[in-house]
Amino acid sequence: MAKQTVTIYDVAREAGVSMATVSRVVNGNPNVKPSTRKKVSDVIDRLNYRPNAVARGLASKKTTTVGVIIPDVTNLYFSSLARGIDDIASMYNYNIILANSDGEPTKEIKVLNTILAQQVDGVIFMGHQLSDEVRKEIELSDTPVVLAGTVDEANELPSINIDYRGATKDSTQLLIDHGHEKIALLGIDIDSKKQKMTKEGYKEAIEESDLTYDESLVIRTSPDLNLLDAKELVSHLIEQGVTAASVEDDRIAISLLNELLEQGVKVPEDFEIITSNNSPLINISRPKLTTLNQPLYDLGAVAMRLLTKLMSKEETDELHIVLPYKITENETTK
Amino acid sequence: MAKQTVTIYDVAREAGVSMATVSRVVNGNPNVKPSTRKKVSDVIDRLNYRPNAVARGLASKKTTTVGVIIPDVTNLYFSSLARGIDDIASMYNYNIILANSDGEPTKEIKVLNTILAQQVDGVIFMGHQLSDEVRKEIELSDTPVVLAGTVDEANELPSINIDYRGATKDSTQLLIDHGHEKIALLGIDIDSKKQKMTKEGYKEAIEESDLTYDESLVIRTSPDLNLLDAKELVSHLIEQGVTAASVEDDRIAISLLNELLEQGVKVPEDFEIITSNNSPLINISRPKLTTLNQPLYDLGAVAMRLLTKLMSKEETDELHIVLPYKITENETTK
DNA sequence: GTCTCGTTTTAGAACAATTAATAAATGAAA
DNA sequence: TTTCATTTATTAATTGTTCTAAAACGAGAC
Repeated sequence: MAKQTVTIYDVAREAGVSMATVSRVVNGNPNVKPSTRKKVSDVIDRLNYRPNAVARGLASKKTTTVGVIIPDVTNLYFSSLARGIDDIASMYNYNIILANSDGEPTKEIKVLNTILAQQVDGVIFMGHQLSDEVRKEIELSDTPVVLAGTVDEANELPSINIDYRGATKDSTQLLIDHGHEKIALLGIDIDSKKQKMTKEGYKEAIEESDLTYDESLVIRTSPDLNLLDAKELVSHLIEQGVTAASVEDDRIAISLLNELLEQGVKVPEDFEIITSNNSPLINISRPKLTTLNQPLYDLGAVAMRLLTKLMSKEETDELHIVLPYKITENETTK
Repeated sequence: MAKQTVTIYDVAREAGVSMATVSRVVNGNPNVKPSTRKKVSDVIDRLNYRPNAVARGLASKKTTTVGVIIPDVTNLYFSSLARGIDDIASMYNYNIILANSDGEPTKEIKVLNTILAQQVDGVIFMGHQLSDEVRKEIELSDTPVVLAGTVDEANELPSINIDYRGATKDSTQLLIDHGHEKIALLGIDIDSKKQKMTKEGYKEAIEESDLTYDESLVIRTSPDLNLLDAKELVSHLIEQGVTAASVEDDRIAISLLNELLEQGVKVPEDFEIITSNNSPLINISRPKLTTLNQPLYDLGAVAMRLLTKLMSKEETDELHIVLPYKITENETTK
């Protein structure tokens, strides 16, 4: 840390006023005579005084800092949310402490605790899922926490999401409407609450259309689907007679798409794909992926906005915000 | 901020020792008798005491926090560096304050100042380029700053980079070796120092091969090359008789690739492309982009490691680290 | 000239830790 | 038992702010 050269005390002495007055000027408190305000401001400029946020944090018990827990900054789904979070945060003059968790509960708890030790005013948590341990840890603290793009099974923690069940139902329905009878559902954390909801939506669409729900078509894939896995996956799908897939992650969808094309399967003619994240990736795939259009930036932005309300103890009508989605049909569906 | 329920004073009272002793236990200071250490540790566990990092920061003048300035978390090139930074930071028990700057000098200075106000122990700066204003602002502070993937024209600030000039020379040479005579160089910030270096490398390769350097083949593109721009760009390239391109940004390279294919130009048969960032994007393009293989994660990791040395005032042999690169030939070159 | 009352300003106590300087306890050697 | 060095623990100052209670000020009323 830079040796704090000039303190509020220096400014006070130089301006011939008390620390309290300088503090008031710095914080824009109206109870200062314009003439002294000017006098103090001039000294501040001259000495190039910059308030020490740490001391301020200690004295006021507010750090104007929020913690953001993200599985991986490198994942475009989450980094898109993070961008929304940061923009709103800086609009409200909050700083962001960012920590990668890899989506592992142990690490999530670890970073949550170091973040809380930093006395953040609030936390935004993003994860593939919310494990019970993490849940408990969050509830123990009395720092406000908002979940962004993360489902709380108990639906107690404030959260911003879309209706994953409905969205997957719609996606699946679209494929059904296109005449498919064997539709796969591909996801990473098939056991997470979020994916359970998508599975429900998928199942609902299937059953309401009098197709038979086949558990073996709900397939778990690794997040970094490598070439070998993809090859195997596609062979498996083809063998099973699958002709369409609803995919939970854009990276998986692209791997699938590329491998299908590689094996000579025409998309969308012989196989249709609809993906879910609407990350910037869909714009660079060819053919361009049809996608569930999630408002990624907004999920983050609204989460941060809600957090500002919680931090300032404003009345908040709704703690469980569900943002609208739509489906954008591009080129991997007919 | 959570109301700090239990303080070091509570622990001291409860354990029947002084605050100083508790402090010593918490910080692993050896001058504590094992029996009292145990006694204190037990109380800490029982009361669930968590040291207040803010108070600690004020008293010790060290916040174990570093600021990271990034143009945009959503940009895979920079977020890959950020991941390397965060991993090493957490290894050394540093927290990260992250701020998006959009690569705009005004905003860069703004976030730098709020980060410095937070009394960070160090800063890692990433930018498309380093403007003079930002440079000056950095030099004014006496907080250590390391540039990651960012070129300092004056080469005074500590930095981690690769040899952009040499790398672009090699890329261009590869294309020349494949028999191309009209090779374009596409970049975003043609005027930035980094791009000046790539331009130098490009020019050198061209001239050493007795081809004629043509300034009009050095083309500036917008970072989010949209469809219209791409169409125009490709038409322009074809008209000029260009048959290969060295591209400075993976997103641009993919737009170019997609548009070439769209217009029926075969890649790599009729047009070869080599890109520069080695971001995860190259794995999902088809054909897979040949790329300059930059060690993105390492650029961040090494930058953070260097910063830890500077922060603890260790002797550091080299402040201007140049990491090795190689060229990975994939499918957009023959 | 004094009193009143609202506006400014001040002094100094928190805030929760670290860190000298110092004191007490301990243990080995004389 | 005394002495001295070493280990262990305490006291209290310090960090740079905010914030509360109280004081100073100044204008208007009497």
